[in-house]
Amino acid sequence: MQQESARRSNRDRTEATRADLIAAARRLFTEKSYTETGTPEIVAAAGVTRGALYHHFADKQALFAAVVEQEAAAVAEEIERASPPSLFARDALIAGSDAYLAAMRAPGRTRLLLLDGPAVLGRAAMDEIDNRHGNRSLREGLVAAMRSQSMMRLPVEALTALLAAAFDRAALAIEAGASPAPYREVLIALIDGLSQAPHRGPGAARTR
Amino acid sequence: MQQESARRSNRDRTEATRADLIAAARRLFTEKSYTETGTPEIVAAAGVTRGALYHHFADKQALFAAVVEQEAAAVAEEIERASPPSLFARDALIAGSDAYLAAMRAPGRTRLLLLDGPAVLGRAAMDEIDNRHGNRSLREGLVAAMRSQSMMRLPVEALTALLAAAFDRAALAIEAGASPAPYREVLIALIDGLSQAPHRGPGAARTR
DNA sequence: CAAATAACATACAATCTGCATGTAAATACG
DNA sequence: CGTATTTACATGCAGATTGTATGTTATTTG
Repeated sequence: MQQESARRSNRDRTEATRADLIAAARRLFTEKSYTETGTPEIVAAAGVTRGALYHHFADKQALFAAVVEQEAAAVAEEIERASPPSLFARDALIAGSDAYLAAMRAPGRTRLLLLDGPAVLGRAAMDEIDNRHGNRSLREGLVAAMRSQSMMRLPVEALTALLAAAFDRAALAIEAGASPAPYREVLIALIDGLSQAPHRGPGAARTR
Repeated sequence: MQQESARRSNRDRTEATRADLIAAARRLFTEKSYTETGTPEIVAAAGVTRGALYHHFADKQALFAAVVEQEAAAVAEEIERASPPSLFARDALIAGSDAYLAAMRAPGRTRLLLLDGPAVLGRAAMDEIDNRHGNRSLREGLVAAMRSQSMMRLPVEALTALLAAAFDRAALAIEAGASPAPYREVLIALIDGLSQAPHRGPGAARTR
């Protein structure tokens, strides 16, 4: 028996402690809310002291940011994993929507990414995170659709943001217990509505 | 001069104190954030003590709810005031969107109604407030459009929620400094995309 | 192997929230 | 009209939380 658990390199120690902290915080932040979760509770769950926390993170908010970052990455990865090789642009978008809604059903994720995240870190910071992980595939899908001329040409940033907002709200509604079907139907209608077509006047006759 | 400020009825006292508290809280909650604003600061600005606050409101969150409620009502009223008598359903929707985006430019409103509100009170409570004030006109506009057959028939609740989410995100982006034009353009495209028309396949040829 | 540094643990100060208790003003009531 | 009761506050207190400062132990560097 050389040593029970000793002789760990500093890099290993840091990595392990940070991971423990983030994991414990993630659990508590998703079970309760950001403000309802105190740092004493977090460090107790992680098996360290508050000293460790404040050594590795500037403050509670920085720990929260790390959790959000990791969770956004997880969502993005789940979506990419579920994303089929390459369909028509429109079908790829819908597949992506479904994957996103499915990924957001992981317990507490909506609160973390859609409620507490924006409130605690600000919309700007969340946009930055989203653009780095999640929204990229959405924007690329939209650009592809426009290039294939199956979707009308629109400002990409704005379109991405607004569609993402609709997805987010759908995820929240579903999490709250709403049936997914109508939301899915509306999302598809919104996407299909953007398919290349000239505008018509308000009193458009029914075409069916 | 009968009395300097005395002999006020209890109803008047309550009304005045509550109003002072809500006004001070509104100012601070919009300047800073909900958590960054402490009750000592609020009561100091309102010229009362914390005893008064906790006499009139169950807790800090209840005061916040009152502020949000009042602010949502103000937004709804601004929209109705700007809403022209009766246009074609599609134009009424766009006028409503513009009015909403204009109303949300009041400083701090986005943080109050779109960031802190959902996080502090929960999405469910915010939906309840929105449905009581703001979203009503949107939903009615959508129903009207569907009835006039100028918009495809879709689940009303879901459509209202998702469009409202897009409006909200646009308001946030504009507040953050983005140019309104592209967001307005996309919102109009989303609305127009729902005009009555049969679905087309993915590879739809351009019809122009 | 000593010096410097990193990774924690512990103790402390400043706040903040909610409640309990106390007091003055208004209202109800006989 | 005078007293009992309720309302509208003010003050003080207890518990908890956050961030920091200080102390200690384990690594790494030279």
